[in-house]
Amino acid sequence: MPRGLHLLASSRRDRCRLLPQSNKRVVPGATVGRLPAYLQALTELSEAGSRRVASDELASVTGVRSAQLRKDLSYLGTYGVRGVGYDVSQLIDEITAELGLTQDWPVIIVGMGNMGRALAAYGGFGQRGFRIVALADDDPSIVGDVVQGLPVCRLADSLAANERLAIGVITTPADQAQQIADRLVEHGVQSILNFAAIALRVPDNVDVRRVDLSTELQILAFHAQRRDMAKGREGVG
Amino acid sequence: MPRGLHLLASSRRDRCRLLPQSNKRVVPGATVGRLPAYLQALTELSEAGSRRVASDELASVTGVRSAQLRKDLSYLGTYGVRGVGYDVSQLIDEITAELGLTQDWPVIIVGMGNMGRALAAYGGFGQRGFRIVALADDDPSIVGDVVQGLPVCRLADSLAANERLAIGVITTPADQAQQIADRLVEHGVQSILNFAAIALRVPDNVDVRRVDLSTELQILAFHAQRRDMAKGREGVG
DNA sequence: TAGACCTTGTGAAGAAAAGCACAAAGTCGA
DNA sequence: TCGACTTTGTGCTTTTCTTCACAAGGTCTA
Ligand SMILES: NC(=O)c1ccc[n+]([C@@H]2O[C@H](COP(=O)([O-])OP(=O)(O)OC[C@H]3O[C@@H](n4cnc5c(N)ncnc54)[C@H](O)[C@@H]3O)[C@@H](O)[C@H]2O)c1
Ligand SMILES: NC(=O)c1ccc[n+]([C@@H]2O[C@H](COP(=O)([O-])OP(=O)(O)OC[C@H]3O[C@@H](n4cnc5c(N)ncnc54)[C@H](O)[C@@H]3O)[C@@H](O)[C@H]2O)c1
Repeated sequence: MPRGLHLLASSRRDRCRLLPQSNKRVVPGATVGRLPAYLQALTELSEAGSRRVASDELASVTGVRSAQLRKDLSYLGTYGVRGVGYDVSQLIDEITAELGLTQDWPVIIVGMGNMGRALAAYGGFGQRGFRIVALADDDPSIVGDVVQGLPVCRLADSLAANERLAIGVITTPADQAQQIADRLVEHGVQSILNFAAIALRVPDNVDVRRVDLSTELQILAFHAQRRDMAKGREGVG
Repeated sequence: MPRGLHLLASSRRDRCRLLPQSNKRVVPGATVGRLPAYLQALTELSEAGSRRVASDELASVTGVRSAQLRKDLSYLGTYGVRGVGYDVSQLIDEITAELGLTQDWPVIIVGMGNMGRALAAYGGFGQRGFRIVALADDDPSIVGDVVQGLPVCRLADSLAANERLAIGVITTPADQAQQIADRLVEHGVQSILNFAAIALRVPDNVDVRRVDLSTELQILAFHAQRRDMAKGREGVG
């Protein structure tokens, strides 16, 4: 089986080409990355009672340029009305469908330490089709705990009890992450969200995204240092 | 004060231009985003006893192409030796300096719920110059708790007690995030890591990065759906 | 019904990032 | 010392992403 390497959270090469037979357009990876933000803003607008929204407004709320927003939406098809804007609920439906959020995505979290428990407690998971169906840990003193109504099991038992698992979330120490990923993949999991600071090797047909606190902080530090240098130079020069 | 809007975690426009007087090169934003990964791989190599590493090897470990790795490193200056590779510890020093990790970055975490506590417990923070110096929360039943050796204070008290705060981490509910960001900014914080699902409005001189679980899951779902569609079509056609 | 007025959708241009391929520059053994 | 061999650094090409700017297409008022 061919194996790719997935280290960086936002792979730039994830352009999404639908099958040629399909008349749907290619949706660029960069666009896919922004759709969730649009969706969220639209949901808030909808709850606030808005029925329509113009690209300028939605763009402003989500922090992108209006031209970019329009181009992004244009990949989903043409749903705006010139002179008026977009129908909020129609756009919600459209993005929801495009992202696959009408489907049911059973999620397993492996590693019920601090992070795993925080994720399990996070309500936002439950919305949008994501459903936590299993919690796994290896530590005998943790196995058997009930977290958010779900029992913590050993990974093997969790897998045995859940034939279909769409998404695996890994929140174990980094040195365990690879073997856990291997077991998830073997069980048919094709989407992995990895919190451990390690590059997972998985087959090409498996999608890994990484969330790395440390990376985010370091990027912030880089910019902060640059600001400081600029300021120092300014003061001197 | 001019205000920008920062919604997406990885703003594509964050190219980093050093001052003209400086002879250092411009480091593209995409490169900055990969440096932490290189640094981590190098640290592991160093701990494993490697003194030198070739671009092919380091690229393979971090999941990028070797040409890209070399180009990335070339922005830091020329530190490789042709025919041999790179000196591991020298490269570590170089990247560390470039990212500003030789400096001290005092961090405050605001919102000591599940996520905030998980972050406070996360050891990886302490390395690399990041130092958690304050924990803040509003809930009277939480204020006064000692988490990881630090007392939880009200935000106002935390700010009063810490004149210099370089990085603010926001782990409160989304509806509180903006006002907390405002207070952090007012106190001089110029780097914010936002876990709340909301686009923060901050002045141009403030850098916001967002970590959003929900976004990551939705991107995974998009790709998973695409895979399923491809498979379904394959089976049918 | 007509014309003023909006806002979309998009072609084209521009900018950024990725990838290729090879000359340059070093090592190392004999 | 020399020549075979290795790996870097980078100019150039290709691809991807963003931004511009405006015609097209629709609304709304009178
Ligand atoms: N906590 C954070 O804020 C944070 C932030 C960034 C990254 N991370 C990363 O996330 C991961 C988890 O962090 P944490 O703070 O929750 O750690 P933790 O030590 O609290 O939890 C890890 C859990 O994984 C379990 N585990 C270990 N090996 C296992 C295995 N083979 N199978 C199943 N379970 C296993 C342990 O029993 C433990 O409960 C780490 O890799 C860490 O680097 C954490
Ligand atoms: N927990 C997760 O896994 C997770 C994942 C993704 C996103 N998030 C986001 O991170 C944030 C925190 O999540 P959580 O699960 O830790 O929530 P939580 O409810 O457990 O914690 C929030 C904490 O913030 C405190 N708080 C509220 N208002 C405050 C204020 N004005 N000043 C200071 N403190 C205040 C509360 O007292 C509470 O302790 C939320 O916005 C959530 O959407 C969490």
